[in-house]
Amino acid sequence: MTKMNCVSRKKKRLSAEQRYERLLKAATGEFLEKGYAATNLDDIISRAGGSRRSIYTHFGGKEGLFQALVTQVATQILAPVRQEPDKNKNLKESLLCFANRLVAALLSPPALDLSRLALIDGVRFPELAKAYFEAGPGAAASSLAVLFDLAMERGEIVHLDSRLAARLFVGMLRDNLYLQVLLRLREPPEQEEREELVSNAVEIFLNGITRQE
Amino acid sequence: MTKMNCVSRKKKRLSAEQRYERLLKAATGEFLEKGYAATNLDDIISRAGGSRRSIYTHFGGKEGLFQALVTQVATQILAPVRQEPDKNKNLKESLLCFANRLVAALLSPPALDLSRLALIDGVRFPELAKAYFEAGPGAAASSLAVLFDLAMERGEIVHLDSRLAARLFVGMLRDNLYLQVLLRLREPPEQEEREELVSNAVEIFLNGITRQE
DNA sequence: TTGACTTGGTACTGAAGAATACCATAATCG
DNA sequence: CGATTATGGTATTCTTCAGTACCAAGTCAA
Repeated sequence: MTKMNCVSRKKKRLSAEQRYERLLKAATGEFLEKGYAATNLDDIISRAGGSRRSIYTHFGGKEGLFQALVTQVATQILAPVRQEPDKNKNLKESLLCFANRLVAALLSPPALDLSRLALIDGVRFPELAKAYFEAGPGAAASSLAVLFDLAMERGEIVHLDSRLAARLFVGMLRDNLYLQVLLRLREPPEQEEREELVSNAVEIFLNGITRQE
Repeated sequence: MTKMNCVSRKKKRLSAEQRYERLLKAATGEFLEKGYAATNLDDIISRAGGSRRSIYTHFGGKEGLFQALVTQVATQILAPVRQEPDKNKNLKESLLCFANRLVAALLSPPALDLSRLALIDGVRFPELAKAYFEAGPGAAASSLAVLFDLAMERGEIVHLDSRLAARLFVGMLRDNLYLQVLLRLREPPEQEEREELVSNAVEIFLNGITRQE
């Protein structure tokens, strides 16, 4: 009833592509918010407009719809997580910058929703779990490992397993505060608190791996 | 039909308490394995014996059953996580010991199941999320903070926010490897790999906070 | 303009599962 | 031993929701 102008009662129809996009967008919102099982198609319909049929013609069903967006959304939402560290700065500045961006990205509402989705529905859709990890924490750790390798070559830090160190550092940023936010036990921290976390983490970690003369 | 001996067809009945316990135990298994929504009462019944009615008389329904076990199970499963660190050893030994136990506890199958449960159903049952955090990662960080305070008094480590440091260290142990296991992307690591994680984490972190003379 | 095709909206079907009703029987007590 | 109560087992109801069928109304092409 939303789109008819009162007299002529035209029910506007969208093109296949427009409908496809609107469905995908609505579904993304619903699935991210509530997870696969708790989302019902009617809610998606009412957000996207159109009819039940369109879901089946375009995606083949609930599962098809979910899978169509999973990988795409995962890589998209986690794009900020994957930003390459700046190799020109010195290690401390690179680390600080990298960590700040990573923490902000991980604590952003869409990324939090996606993390929950991956944990909740990763059992039913293993590709989701895989896509999430590889597009997010995995990619972040890989970039970081490169940074550590460089610093090692320059003799700034001690010799160590760079991939292991990267894993640990990324984990450290995903600390108990992050866990509390993920569990909805508290609100995401503001800039100030995020920076306190990051500066302390970088301070300790960097001090821990810096070569002592 | 399981419990009758062929001739006299005696259907053994259990006392209220025994039935209560068996239901609780069966429900724990099912809920931990599959989460709240995916668990159905029939499966619990068939594991525990008895009838649907007994669930309603004892617990009032599915929700009642779930809530009856949630807090109890959380504190029980996470008991190993909460072991007090040994304050007589030096800091490095204490940390190593603490971290080894924590990692082993967090990566144990029941704790992994519980973590998933808290993340999945923490939305519907906030007490679960709260109980999980406080009985697990929160408690671990608290113990650790005490250890850091002691070391600070003894001048072994630099002056820092012990609670923040504890948060970070616990997070570091919950690294990408842990995340992969949680997402079921890989099997829990064996002793050897766990020790590699722990020794590196302790090495870096301790080095990062040790007072330099 | 008209007929073929597509899409929107609604109604129906079937399955899953929670909650409830009912009956027969075991346990308990007078 | 018989009456009362509680429990086990089964059948039934009710709700939710994915998937499908169908009709009407819009769109497009000849």
